[in-house]
Formats: sequence, structure tokens, C-alpha cells
Amino acid sequence: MSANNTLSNEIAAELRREILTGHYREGDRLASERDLASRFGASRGAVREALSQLEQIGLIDIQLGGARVQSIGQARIAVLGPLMALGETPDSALVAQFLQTFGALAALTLEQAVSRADQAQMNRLQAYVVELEGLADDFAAMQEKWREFFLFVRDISDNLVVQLIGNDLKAQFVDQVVNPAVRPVIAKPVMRKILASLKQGLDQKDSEKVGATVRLYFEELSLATTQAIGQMPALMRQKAS
Amino acid sequence: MSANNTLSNEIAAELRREILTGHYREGDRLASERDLASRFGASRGAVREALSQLEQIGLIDIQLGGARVQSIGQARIAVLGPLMALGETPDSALVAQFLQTFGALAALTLEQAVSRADQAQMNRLQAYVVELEGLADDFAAMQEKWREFFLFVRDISDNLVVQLIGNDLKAQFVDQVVNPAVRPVIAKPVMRKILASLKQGLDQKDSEKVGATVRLYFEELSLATTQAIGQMPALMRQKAS
DNA sequence: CCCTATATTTGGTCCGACCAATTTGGTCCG
DNA sequence: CGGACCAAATTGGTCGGACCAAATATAGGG
Repeated sequence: MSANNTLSNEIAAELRREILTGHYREGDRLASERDLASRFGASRGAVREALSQLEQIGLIDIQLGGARVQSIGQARIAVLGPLMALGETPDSALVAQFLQTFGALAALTLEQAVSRADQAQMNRLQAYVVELEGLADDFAAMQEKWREFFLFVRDISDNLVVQLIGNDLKAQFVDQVVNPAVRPVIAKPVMRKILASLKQGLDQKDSEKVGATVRLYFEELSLATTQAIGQMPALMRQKAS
Repeated sequence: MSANNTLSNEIAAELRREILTGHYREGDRLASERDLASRFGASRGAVREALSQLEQIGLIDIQLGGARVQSIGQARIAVLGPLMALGETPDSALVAQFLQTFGALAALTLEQAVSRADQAQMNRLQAYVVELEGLADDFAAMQEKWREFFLFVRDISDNLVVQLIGNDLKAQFVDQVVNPAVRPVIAKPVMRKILASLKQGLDQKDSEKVGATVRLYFEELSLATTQAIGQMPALMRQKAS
């Protein structure tokens, strides 16, 4: 299913799946490396590399006596992708949390970007908003434009911490959960209001205002996405018939 | 230096250090596993496990022709700890970004917590603020109380995404950069104002207000910490004499 | 100088082995 | 019966050598 070409990755994916679907309880000992090797028909080396992956994402704790399964709540971000990829339909609650989190970080970077941007950069930011206003009809184009906008914001803000978290989230969300079918729709008046507020905030170099606006945007996006996911099964059923 | 007991971890730490300190340029090929093995006097297996770690944190990209060094900007959160642990003095800019980011996420969770808290939980939240107000003199006790507060907030908000990011950040920040010498000081009037605003926001169940207050708190904390770090070298010099 | 065929290198995997630390199981004693 | 103690089996960490397929480097021919 979810596997890179290498065997150790496949083993890691399978064990990860088992853990995430509750085949083990917290604190349970995993089978020994030798047992796992024989179970998967693999060498101990391959199993060890797989277990090393699971340890790094905080799903297991490898010690001398054996590897123990840890609580998902103590894991690292890297489990989110596999976690969301479990079912055929993405967990809407998780996706909503994801977008809200992304929004909080995007708002932070924009605030910092506005605080430290020079005039040319401010002009470019404002130009982006104008471009966005012209794309209200084209969902895909607007999505792409937002992406460009936030990449530019990221460069201005120069916040490595948020950038790295963004890398992680992107790896979990964008790259793993490919759901081209989900097309969140934000009502045009709402979007218009958001963009107007954003433009106004930029004009005034009001970092607090642009931050609040971005948080609002992602809040709306989260709601719209949740709704879109809720309608997905119907579409898929229709498609299957 | 920075090493767990196992050999592969030591190798990983050393290679990580070399990459983070700029011994390679982006796209450079790392030495082959066999060469690295002979260089470190280790087996290929140990080297492979080390490289696997570096690949998972996004510092290198292992492919059939060889492993290539990637830009730090494309790495994962897990590089932050080692990155900050490079020098003896924490990079104040990075620490500031760290705290601001943490603040943005804490604000988000508190907003969500306030939105979904029942009466008993609201009471408990308000009780925390009262306790905090009584600890204005004791830095360590207040720190600990804040921690408790946000753990409680996290439980109420039930936001797995933020929780996992928090785990990651904690592993990078708290566990790696142990700096008991840094004691950020927030002026009492400011702190009093923050707590008052927080209490008021909770009374009104105003999620936006409590969020803004938390962001403000971490902004102040970030400033205070930056200042505290700036004064650290002097203290260390004094201590060394 | 470009293109192709060949030789070398490289990562992925396997096997068997050893070590030190832990876990386990049983035994003995109070 | 319960707890402390000891020996055997288990377990993770490491090593060395080996093989394969794919990718790279090299030499050769047009």
C-alpha cells in the first residue's frame, strides 16, 4: 500500500499501520528484531532500519530489553501523514485541526513579515492581494496564488522555526494526503471581505490586523474543507456506480 | 559531545554537526557508506543507521548514486535542537522565533479550549490564572504553573496536530537546549496586565481575546528571553574567573 | 564533440556471528 | 508463602563479508 520501493520502508509502513490502528496497547513490547525479521521474511538489518524509523517518529521506544509501543499522543509530527492516510476518507476533524494550525503559523509569519518588510516587499505583498482578488472564480489558480503569497511571506519573515514546521506539515499533509477531489468552497462575499481586510491591513502596515485576517481565512478554509470532506463519500459512491 | 551511547547515534551526531556547520554545500555528495564506515572505524550497518537518521530529518537525500546534502531550509523540525546546541550560547534569534511560534500555537489551543470548555473546565482555567497572579515573585514556580496551565488547555482543546508539534518542539527546545542560567524577566506591571486581560477574556469566554493575550505574553517572554541571553556571556565570564 | 558500450561504484539486502546488558525462570532461604 | 538471589535464554548493537540491481564513471568509436 503505502510503501517506498525499499523493503525496510515497507516494513516500517506495515508496523506503523499496525500501531496506529491499535493493534498494540501503550507499553506493549514489540516482537524482537529476529522474530520480526522471520515474520517479514527479511533480514535483521532491514527490520532494524524500519524500527529506527518508528523510533524517530516517536511511535516506539527501543531499549535493550526490547522495543515498546508508545502513545500516539507522545509521537512526532511525522505520524500525522500515516495517521490521516489510514482510511480512504481523510479524518475531517484532523484536517480541520491541520488547517487551523497552519493558519496560526501563517498568521505569525505574515505578522513578522509585515513588521520587517521594506517598501518594495510591501508593494509586492499588496500586489499579491490584488491578484488574489482577480482570481475569486478559479479555485485552483487562487490556491496556487495563495501558496506563492505565503512562500514570499516566509522569505520575508525569515523565521526558520516556522519554516521547518511548515516543511514537516507539508510532508505530512500535502505529500501524503492527496485528495484532489476535495474542493473547499468559501462564499464569495466572505472571501471578498477577507481580501479587503488583508489589503487594508497591509496598507496600514498593521501586523495585528493582517494576522487576524489570515487566521480568519484559515478558519473559513477549515470549515469549508470539513464540509467538502463530508460530501466526498456521496461523490465517491456516485462515481463508483 | 552530543551523543547517545550507541555508535550509530554518535556517527549521526558528528555528520549532522558537519552539515549544520557548513562543511558541505547544498547538493554535495556525502562520502559513500563504505568510506564513512572506514573513516569512523565502524561497520556499514552502523553508518547506514546514522545516515537513515539524517535522511529522516531532511538533512540528506539518500539515493542510489549516493547521499546528497540538502539545504537546512528544507529540513524538518528535528534539526532545530542540534542547530541550537551548536554554540555554547543559544542563538537568541532562533530562541525568539521558537518562543513566538510556541506562543502562536499555545494561543490557538487556548482559543479552541475556551470554545469547547464546559463550566467546570472554565472554572479550573480561571483558577489557574488566579494562582498565576499569586506567583508573580517566583520565576520558577510561575514557569511551572504556566506549564500546567497549558497542559490542561491542551487536554481541553483536544488538538492532536498542535500536540504533536508541541512534542517535537519540546524535544528540540526543552530537552536539548538546557539553559538553566537563562531567566527571562517580565516587568511586573506587564505581567499583571497580561494576567488581568487573560482573566477577563476567560470570564467573557472570549476566545479571540484570550488568544491575543497569550500571543502578547509570549511576545513579551520572547523579548525578555532574548535580553536574558544577551546578558548570559557576561555571567559566564564572571563565573569562569 | 557526441554517443555508446563497458567497468566501477553505490545503496539495499542477506547471512552468520559476537558482545554486553537485560529479561526470564528457577532455586534457595527466611 | 514471599522475597532475594543466581544462571540461562533473550535482546539490541555491532561487525564482516557477500550478492544484486541500478546508477555513475570511464574508455572507446563515430
